[in-house]
Amino acid sequence: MATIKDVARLAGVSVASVSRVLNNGPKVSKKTIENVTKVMNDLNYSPNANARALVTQKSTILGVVIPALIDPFFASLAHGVEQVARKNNRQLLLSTGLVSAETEIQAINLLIERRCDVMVVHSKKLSDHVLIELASKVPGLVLIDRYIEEIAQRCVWLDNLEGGKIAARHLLALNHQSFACISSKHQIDDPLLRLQGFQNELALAGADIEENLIEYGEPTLQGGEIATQKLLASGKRFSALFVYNDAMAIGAISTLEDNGYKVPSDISVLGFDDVLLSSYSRPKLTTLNYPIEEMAMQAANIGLELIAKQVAANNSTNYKYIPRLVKRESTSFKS
Amino acid sequence: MATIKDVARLAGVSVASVSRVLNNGPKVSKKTIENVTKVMNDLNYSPNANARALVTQKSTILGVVIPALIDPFFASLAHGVEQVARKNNRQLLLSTGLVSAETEIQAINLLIERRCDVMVVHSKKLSDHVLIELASKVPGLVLIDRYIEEIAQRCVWLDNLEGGKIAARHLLALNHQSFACISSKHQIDDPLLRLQGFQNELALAGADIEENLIEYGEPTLQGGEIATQKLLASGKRFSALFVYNDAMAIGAISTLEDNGYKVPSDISVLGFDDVLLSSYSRPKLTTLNYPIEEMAMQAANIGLELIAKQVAANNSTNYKYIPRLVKRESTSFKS
DNA sequence: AAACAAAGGGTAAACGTTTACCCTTTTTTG
DNA sequence: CAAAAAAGGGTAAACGTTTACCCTTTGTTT
Repeated sequence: MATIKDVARLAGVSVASVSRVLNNGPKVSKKTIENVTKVMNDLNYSPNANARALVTQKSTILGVVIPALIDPFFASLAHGVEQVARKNNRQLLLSTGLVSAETEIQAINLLIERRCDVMVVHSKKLSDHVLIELASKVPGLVLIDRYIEEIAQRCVWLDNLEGGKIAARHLLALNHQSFACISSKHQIDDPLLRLQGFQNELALAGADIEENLIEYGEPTLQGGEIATQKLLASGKRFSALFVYNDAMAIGAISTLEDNGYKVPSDISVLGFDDVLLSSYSRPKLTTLNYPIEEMAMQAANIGLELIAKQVAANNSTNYKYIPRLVKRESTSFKS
Repeated sequence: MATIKDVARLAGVSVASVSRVLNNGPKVSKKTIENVTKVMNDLNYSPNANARALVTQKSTILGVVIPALIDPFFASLAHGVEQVARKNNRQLLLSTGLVSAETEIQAINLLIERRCDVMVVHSKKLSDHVLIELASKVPGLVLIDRYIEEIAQRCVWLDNLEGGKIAARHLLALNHQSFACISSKHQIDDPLLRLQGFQNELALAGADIEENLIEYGEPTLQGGEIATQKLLASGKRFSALFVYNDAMAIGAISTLEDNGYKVPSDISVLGFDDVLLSSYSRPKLTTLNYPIEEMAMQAANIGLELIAKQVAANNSTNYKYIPRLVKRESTSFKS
């Protein structure tokens, strides 16, 4: 592959001049520009980004660490980051963290080896301590879906507790009095907070969830189906069901209808996330919108600003997002 | 950030020895390994991947060019490539091609500048000519969802024509006699081939699609809804509907049911792609499985093999995939 | 016409690695 | 015990760029 030296030789100029043409630098005449440009085309020259990165000590990539792309939620996250990357002439370098603390740190380290200076990191397994240390090392590191007080200005997160409250208020406003809940059995904060917010708000209204009407399952369609079967098997009645995420909610609706319950006339079902598929289900799912794409864009922009030093490190801005209720067809007034 | 020289100095050895430790090279004693490793940890040393790439002339990234991540189809594609990348200690570098020939070539060029030697490219806009030339320059370039005779051994593609035929055979076998079709208005081969295969097979059985019962729309849920409205507005009757993709098919079902038709008892609806959401809809969608993730893995592996020279360039293997019918609930026997 | 500024362009060091080649010390072999 | 081989490790060139610094030519000012 042709190098800058080849171009310089054939064009009869120094490598410095070629470099200047390449970077629209000063001190180069129109004639030289034309001449060099022609030779570049003839040789099909392509500058080596690795060599550039090495000498300039600058990166043109934007890193993103997520468990995997297959989940639409994370695909949306990556998509958000990607849009910001493109707008800033950077490319997305994806590092998958999967499930364990060890693989998460590996994913981040790979990005650091590339000298990636801006990265949006989704980490659930690494400890606060480790992340704080990492953040001190990588100036453009921003955490998404996580809040750590010590580096609050570099955390973009959703208020899950408030989400649970909004869910409860919606169902209470629809006159419901008997509630069930399907949560996730994954060991992370999100399901706990959503459930807690939901229960707190119910308590305020003098309501609660009966025993046996909280089930935990895998956060998938099947997980939702199984959890719903257990709920029905309890024999207890409920008119409103708050589900951890949309996939589970759709599974729940499916099982409810298979058992002769109409949604929403018999039972209202409320999801969480508002991923693509929620408007594809029938009935269309009422859910809480998790603006992950917007949050991801925000996170990427913060990272970019951090390394451009446009943001004071002790900035007190708070990047907390509140989920928004999206009323569709799976919840209705309880008469 | 600490460099290999810093490590060498502090460990009292040459950079060569440090490098050997780093790469598990020969000619280094146990004592040196321990010593150097300790210093590396103390300094929090992280080797510079750009410098490495420059000197070794090897890449540790795997490129993928797709329009955007937001479409679950492309997210699955990227996920497939990512799995292969990880297994081969490479990282995914994403370059988005979006919509035009110009942006597609830009996306590929960015990968080339990084000296990415293996890439899975989804290009619909670039000409055969350009892609053939590109392939000759980048030994590990593999095309996905596209077939070009001259570089057939580097194309992983789906037989859309056959897909259309399979669709027709399924509906004919269910005793249907009156057909409608919703296609995509995008200017690419896929919708044309699916429709043509469908019609060819109908013709073989002495059937056809009546005038006004082929509609074209945007390949989205809304596009499917609008196209279905037009179909119904024609006043013509049909008992089987073949739709370009699953999103449109779900839109179609929605509109059909809103107009009092039961799916599948009144009208059978058949989708295409089998993306995640097809099993989330109610009724669950009968569709043709497009094994994009598997195909993407295959493509990535071919790219890897190509640069390892394990594959003869004139290999006559054919990487054609045939979609597989997935029977769920949206099609049924016409009595 | 002298003095100087501006414009254009060249030289070479630097970025952080890997690795071929060389040298020294230790171990093995007969 | 001499000779040879093996083991351990150092030196320096190379990878492909960018850019500070310097030099020459041309144009401008007085």
